[in-house]
Amino acid sequence: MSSERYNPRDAEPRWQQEWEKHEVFQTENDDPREKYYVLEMFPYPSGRIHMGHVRNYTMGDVVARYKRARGFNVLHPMGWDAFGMPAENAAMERGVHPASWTYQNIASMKAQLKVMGLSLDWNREFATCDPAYYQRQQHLFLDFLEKGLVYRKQSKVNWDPVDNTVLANEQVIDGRGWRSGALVEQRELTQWFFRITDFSQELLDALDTLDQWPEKVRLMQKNWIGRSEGLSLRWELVNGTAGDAAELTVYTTRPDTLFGASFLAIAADHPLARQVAATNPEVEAFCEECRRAGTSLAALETAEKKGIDTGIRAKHPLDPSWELPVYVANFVLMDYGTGAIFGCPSGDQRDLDFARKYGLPVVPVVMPKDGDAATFAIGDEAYIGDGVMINSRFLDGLSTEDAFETVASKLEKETFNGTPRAERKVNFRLRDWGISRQRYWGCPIPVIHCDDCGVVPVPKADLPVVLPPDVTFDKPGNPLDRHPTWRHVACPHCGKDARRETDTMDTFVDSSWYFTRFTAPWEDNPTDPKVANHWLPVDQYIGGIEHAILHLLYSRFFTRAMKATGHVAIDEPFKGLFTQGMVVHETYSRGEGAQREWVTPAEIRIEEIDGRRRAVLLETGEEIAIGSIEKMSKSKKNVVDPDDIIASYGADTARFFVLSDSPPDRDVIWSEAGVEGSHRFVQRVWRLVSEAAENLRATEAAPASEGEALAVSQAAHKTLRAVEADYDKLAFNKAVARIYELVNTLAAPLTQVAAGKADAALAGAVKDATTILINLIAPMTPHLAEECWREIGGEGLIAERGWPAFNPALVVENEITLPVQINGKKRADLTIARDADQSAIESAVLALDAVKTALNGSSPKKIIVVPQRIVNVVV
RNA sequence: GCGGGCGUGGCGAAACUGGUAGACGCAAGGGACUUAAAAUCCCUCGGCCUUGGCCGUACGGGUUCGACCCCCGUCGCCCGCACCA
Repeated sequence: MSSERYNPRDAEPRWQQEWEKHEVFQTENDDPREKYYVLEMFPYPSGRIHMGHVRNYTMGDVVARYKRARGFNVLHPMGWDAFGMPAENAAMERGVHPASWTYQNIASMKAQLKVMGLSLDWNREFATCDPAYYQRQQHLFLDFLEKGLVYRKQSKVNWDPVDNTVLANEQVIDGRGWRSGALVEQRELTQWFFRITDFSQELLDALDTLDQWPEKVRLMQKNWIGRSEGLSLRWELVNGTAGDAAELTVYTTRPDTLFGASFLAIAADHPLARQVAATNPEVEAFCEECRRAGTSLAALETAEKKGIDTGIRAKHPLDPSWELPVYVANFVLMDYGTGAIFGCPSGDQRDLDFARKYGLPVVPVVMPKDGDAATFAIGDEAYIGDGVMINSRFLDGLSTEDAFETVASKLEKETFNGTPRAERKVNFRLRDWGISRQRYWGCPIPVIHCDDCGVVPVPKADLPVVLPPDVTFDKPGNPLDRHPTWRHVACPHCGKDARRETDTMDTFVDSSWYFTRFTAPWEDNPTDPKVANHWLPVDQYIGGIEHAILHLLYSRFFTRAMKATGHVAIDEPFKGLFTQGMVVHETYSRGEGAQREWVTPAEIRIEEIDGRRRAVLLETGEEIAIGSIEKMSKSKKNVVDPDDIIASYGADTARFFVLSDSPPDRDVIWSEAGVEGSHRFVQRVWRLVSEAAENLRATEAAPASEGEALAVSQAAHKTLRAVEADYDKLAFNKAVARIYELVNTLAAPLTQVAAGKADAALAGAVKDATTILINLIAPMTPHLAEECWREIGGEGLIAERGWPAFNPALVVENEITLPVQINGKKRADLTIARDADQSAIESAVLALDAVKTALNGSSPKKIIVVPQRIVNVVV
């Protein structure tokens, strides 16, 4: 009888070596079994893995191990999203080269992942900064370029005038550059774009086919694509108010509210605004101010609504005698629609705020169906809903929908200067994807600029265009620009001196096809289409909700673009998507305001005195304030290092904990007590199994059909069925709860077996149940499962064994207990044969004491019998 | 600002398609074992009223025989917003 504690420090490396030796997790592309591709979003090599990674990769690993047991040929690869700004920041701050910084980080993070015991095929590993990877990305770029899916246009960037560098949105803090503190300007640069908008409608329509995606993600993408049906409408400008310009085209989705219009507004970058600004210093100043506001939409829209009158006047399309002012407004975007709107203050909150600020009229034109036209008025809130038209002349009394139709039909038939006054137009909010980055640590864009030949693609034979290693980061700006030789190159066309493109690609490009590359990472071409088409789509993709829009939408576009260029034959890259929640933790701090200092969880101890929790600094005993629970972050110091956890409890405990308690799509709160609970479970399973092991080894597994052993077999097989369903749904927390229940049920019988007090039937049932238990925990705590399996005399590795099948006879009940309600409140239970018919149930219910008392002699109004569920007696 | 989500005991949660609210775990309290501690095992554990009942799923309404679940409104918190990944 063994009673040693389970020692993960000994067991875990041992089983990891065993798996490696047997190449259990290496995947063959030509394996005949049905394929299953499970993938977690690959990490950015920041240096250390964090608990979010542990949770993400554990979930993927459970799916991979479970599906492998279910007989699938599983592909479960891992790689590194290795380009990006942090490497350049490290280079600037510490003088370390981005490449060596990145590869060192990869080495240490890989070591951390290895310790977790993940069932990954490391043979397919790559980093996106490997020239072997980005060479194929350049190949794809050239194919896209040839296909017309890439183009150049002018576009704005955040410009730091002191550092002379382009800033990312996150580097702009309160309108200033994060390092220089200079007021950020916007600059126009010629940049590269992918034509994602060519696919707007298709990307929208295909969302309906993604039935294994969370509804909320599909909705978010739908809103992001933002299809709207509206009217492109031309307004005549009053002669002489706008120089030579005679008209202004606005896009509107609400032509029905035209009689509520009180102003027109144009973007600061609208040609008309520029024209006015040229002669009007005030408008010029305002436009400048708008440009300084930054490129982020959030910044724009949270800013106070402001504008300035351009002096231009426009004639109302339905009443030429009605003149409206044209403003430049900070909330109108040049990229959307036509960069000009008409403002209807009663029907749009922004327009209302704007009108109140500048004293413009507010005429209600839509009121709720049951409203009173005489008294309906707009206060501080616009009425944006549907309803009935008022104050709208010939539209009065129509529904919003009919008014839209009436106005649209009327105006599209009218002409103005010989062409239709208005045109129905489908508009998308989605913009083309700008991929140019004025940075070093990214995939070089493989083109050459020649004075004579223009933009010339780098011939494929010359790929990869490799980043020069000898660069400096002592000053801001793009090191590729100031490299002494790199950008000088002969034009591939005419041979004359020419210049390389020094922009590199957005790192979202790297992550838009890595899942395809994993299917054949050794291929000379970007893909082996046959292999890619076999493995794709990814059956289960798992990652953070923060990627709900950009990464996933870009990948959906990229897959279509790769299809158009013959690299794959599919449209959708991810069949199943799961978005997991974050790992959050309490925060601890001392001091207040600017003096506030954050303290790491490792530096404190939690005490509970008289029901009050307090945190105490280990070193000094000083009391530390317990703050709110927040996403683990370096700045708040509320991080727990997975290495520390694994070192003290082992990987299985860490894995089990991140799957326990919280539903996987919700945040999980990391707590020391919770980890200890998981660790107790690991120890408990080991103790129960190992103590009984000697006797179990000598016993054949045999589910029982009667007596006390039957309950053991029923519990095991029911749990097997339930956990199977939970794993299929990725409901790991529920699987954990079921497994706890099973272990609780098995505790006494296992102890009996250990003491040699079990009869043959019970011993056989316990052996069967224990085997099932080991299979159930194997995906979550694989090392413990192997250790238990060997201990009870199992053959081979659990990681290579098939999933057990539950015995249908053991999971059905012949009798069921129905709750009995009286007037919707539970008052009694009724135990009755499972197949009892309605009348049998009714008479049994009426015979119950509680029901007799409630009825007090009278007969019930109604008896509702929901088969297999509940009975409700209405008295 | 716009878009999306979430809200259930002291805490994390469960509750199938509208059908027993609180499974399972954590924390806490009590007990057993121990010289003692740890570990382990057993019991209690939403609130209020003395047993039986009443109240209770953020808050206020509604639909229903029956609502954590559906509808309307309010409040609070979180995420995304196109150059962070």
